[in-house]
Amino acid sequence: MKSLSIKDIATKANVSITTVSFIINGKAKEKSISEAVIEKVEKIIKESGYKPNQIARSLRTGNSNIIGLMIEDISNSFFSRIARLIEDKAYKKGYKIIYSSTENNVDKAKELINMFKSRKVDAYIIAPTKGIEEDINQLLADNTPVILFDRNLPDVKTGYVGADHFHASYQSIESFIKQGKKKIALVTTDINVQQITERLEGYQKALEDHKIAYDENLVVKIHFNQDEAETMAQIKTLFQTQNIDAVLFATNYLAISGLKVLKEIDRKVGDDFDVIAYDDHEAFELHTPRISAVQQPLEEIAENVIKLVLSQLSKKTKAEQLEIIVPAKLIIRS
Amino acid sequence: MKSLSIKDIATKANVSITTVSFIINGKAKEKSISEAVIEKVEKIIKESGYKPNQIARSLRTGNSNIIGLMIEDISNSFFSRIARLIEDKAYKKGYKIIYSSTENNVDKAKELINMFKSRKVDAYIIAPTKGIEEDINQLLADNTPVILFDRNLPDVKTGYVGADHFHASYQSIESFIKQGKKKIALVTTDINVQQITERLEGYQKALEDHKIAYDENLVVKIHFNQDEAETMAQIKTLFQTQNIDAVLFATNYLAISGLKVLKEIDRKVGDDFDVIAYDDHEAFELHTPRISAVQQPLEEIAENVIKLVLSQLSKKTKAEQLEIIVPAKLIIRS
DNA sequence: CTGAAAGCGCTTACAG
DNA sequence: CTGAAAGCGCTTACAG
Repeated sequence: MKSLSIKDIATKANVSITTVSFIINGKAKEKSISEAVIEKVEKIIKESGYKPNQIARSLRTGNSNIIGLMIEDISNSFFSRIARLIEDKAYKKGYKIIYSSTENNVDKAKELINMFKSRKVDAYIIAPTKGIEEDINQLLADNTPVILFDRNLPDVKTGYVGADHFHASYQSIESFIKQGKKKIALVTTDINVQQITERLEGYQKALEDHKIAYDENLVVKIHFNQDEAETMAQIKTLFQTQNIDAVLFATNYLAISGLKVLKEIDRKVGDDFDVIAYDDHEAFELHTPRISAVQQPLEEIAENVIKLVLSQLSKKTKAEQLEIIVPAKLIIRS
Repeated sequence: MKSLSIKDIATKANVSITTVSFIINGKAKEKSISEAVIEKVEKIIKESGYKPNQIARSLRTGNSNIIGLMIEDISNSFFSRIARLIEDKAYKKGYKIIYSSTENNVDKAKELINMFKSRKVDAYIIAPTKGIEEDINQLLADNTPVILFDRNLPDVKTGYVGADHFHASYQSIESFIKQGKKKIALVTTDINVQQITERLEGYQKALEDHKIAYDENLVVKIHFNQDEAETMAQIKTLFQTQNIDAVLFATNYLAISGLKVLKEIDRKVGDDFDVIAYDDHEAFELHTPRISAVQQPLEEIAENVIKLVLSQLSKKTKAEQLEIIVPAKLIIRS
């Protein structure tokens, strides 16, 4: 059963397709179509269940009402929760989302941009990887809205929404220091993106401001895509060779691996050994003892991302560089 | 800067757009285009960075290379992990995914089907809600591939992939009974979908087979979309008014709420009180003591879903009813 | 070996 | 108040 076209509706209603099109697009009044015709056509549309072919519409108008969402990995709860919020807000405005995971891989990211391009998505929401700057600038040069989130790209001048990782990290370390901790470790990843380097900088600055010498042996950079077993081995080495009394994990999955290690080596989180995880996770609230964490305001991030995208979309002008930095919140538990 | 069209390429190469089209679509040989022309055109395409407009292609050919994925909630880790696996596998075959969360709401689900329809998606992968049967059957009647997963719909005859919830639930309860538990509770949700009712049936059958009377006071059905605080209050009531010695949580988020309650009322999971969660979660491995869980084989589910979709897509024939039931695994921890 | 032309289903400037 | 027609960028049956 072929689906109905505007022509079928026009035939049934004994009017031209122009008239039907005007009615569908709410331009009936503006084009002064008579009430009688409007009613007749609307009735037929309703009865027949006709839905305009969006593909044809896109081809003609040049926009698709689709927003391309590129994230690192949809199965990471930070991204899946943001995705859900963005999805909700976008749908309310009539935009659909095509998403894809970049796995933090430049080549895959470039390929995805090409694929989105050939699908004529109206706008892009990207948690970018390094090396994608030029492709994004190309998009911007073509006047396509692009909003970055989670991690900014210094060489890309467009809207950006992200948490203040530097301060949250600084604050976390400071809270350790105030508890009298001296040997504070940082377990982070080796991906070279702003939101990760800022956490390292916050760590360094807090130590410096409190006159604690930076010791590179206390900073472990875990390779991004490796097995959890290997990650756990590296963390275990840190715990067993360095006499640390506190550790900040720069991502929640690293914290989870770290907590598993602690369990394995039977080291308790408590007065003499404290832990903070960057990005909260349900497991931390449940852990015994409960684990402190830095919470990013997901709702606020999603809200601002959509706000920026929609404003770009309506303006049809060149994107302006507008950074929205939302505060992250350190939740002290236990 | 407008993007290039096939016409631009044809002009540059001094050939017709027909020729360019044949070359792009790998039909050059078949249409016996000369080597010289092929090379010339391919060079120009490469140099210019031309990408065919997929929208136009879709309009012409009637297919979009897009698969619509409808799940309950992308922020639920079961779905986000499945989505990631499906995404990976689909991309490898040249299909893109448009996804959307139904929130287990029939009206939203119907709306989404309409939206996917007007976008001419080539196939649907759906974790369905009740009440959507007719819409899906309509799709099938139009020869559009639809594969269901996670929960089956008795009135829909098409491919389905899901775990054997009945057995996993039965097994869980049996393991309690073998430990000598007598008062075994089930905390489940009130959503009326197969994958949830099967868990209840498994619970009932296991009790029956072991001659334990079914006590409806031990079964708590939590309202689907309510606040966690309310959920916790209901679970707390169960724990405090019934003298239970084991509990099966029918979903992982219910288990998490339940564990929070246990923590609050300072009741320990241990020899005299055991817990199993349906669907594993990182928090369970980390919990003290570790929490047993039923694991669904995500990889296997995703693999089979894609296999069914692709086979429907290539056959272009009416979908056959093919149920693939994969076993879920009870992981006993601690 | 290659091309002119129809047509997919819309929107919209133009005409009356 | 309404319609005929061009055109968005492709694919493909047909012709030569």
